[in-house]
Amino acid sequence: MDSSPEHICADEVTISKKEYGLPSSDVLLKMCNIFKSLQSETRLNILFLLSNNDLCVRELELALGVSQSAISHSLRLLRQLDLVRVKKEGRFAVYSIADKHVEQLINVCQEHVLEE
Amino acid sequence: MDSSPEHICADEVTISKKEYGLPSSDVLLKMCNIFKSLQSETRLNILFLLSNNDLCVRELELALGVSQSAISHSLRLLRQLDLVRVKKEGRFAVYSIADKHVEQLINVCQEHVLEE
DNA sequence: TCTATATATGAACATATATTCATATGATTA
DNA sequence: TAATCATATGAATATATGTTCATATATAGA
Repeated sequence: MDSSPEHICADEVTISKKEYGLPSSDVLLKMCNIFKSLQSETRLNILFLLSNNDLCVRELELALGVSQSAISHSLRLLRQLDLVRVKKEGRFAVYSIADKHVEQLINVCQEHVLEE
Repeated sequence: MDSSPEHICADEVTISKKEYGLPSSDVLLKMCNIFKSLQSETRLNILFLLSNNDLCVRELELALGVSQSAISHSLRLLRQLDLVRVKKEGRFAVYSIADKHVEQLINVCQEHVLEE
């Protein structure tokens, strides 16, 4: 925003978290946890698959070639963060994307990568 | 999508990565790296601060109460992923947000957290 | 009921990550 | 040209994460 050749560095008195309106540490922590959950190739793949179809654990396992246990652990994390939802259908646990935010997150990120 | 009481689980023959149009492993890896970089409270705070003002390292250090070294390491990662940009102004390194995708990512995530 | 299928989860281990510490470089000021 | 300020970075260490292994539970079918 400043195009002058010399930056003016604010001092300690001028700078404080509050002036810049940072989110509360509670919100920040939750955001971290969400991004944490998106940093894994397995979980990212799960979300891509679920954004096309609701799928059960076995189907995710077959599609991704990852062990049932690993898929299940991944789904637990995504569930806890409300990024996916489950409904029990007989012996199957059918998973789906929780809401549009989740799709937006992976779409925006994919755009950023593709537009390099 | 299916509201019948019983899920029909696809078998191995039916399921394949290609049918579901998963992104290439190259793209997926880059996406992981971006989300990885957003999973840290320090880096998330840096991005919130930079989305308001371009700031030098010293200012980020003062605003966040995190060591110069830690800030600098964090900025390197964000730089490498093209989430922030630097311009040298005298002895200062002034950082700014790279593009709108970055702001979209943190905004969408914040919305998701706040709408619980 | 016995067996197979589908899923979940605790524990453990290998790997990855974040911060600190020490130090190096380059720019500014005295 | 010393001394100081601003920044960068390699190494080390403490902590976090992902997967595997073993095992438990619940449903379905024979």
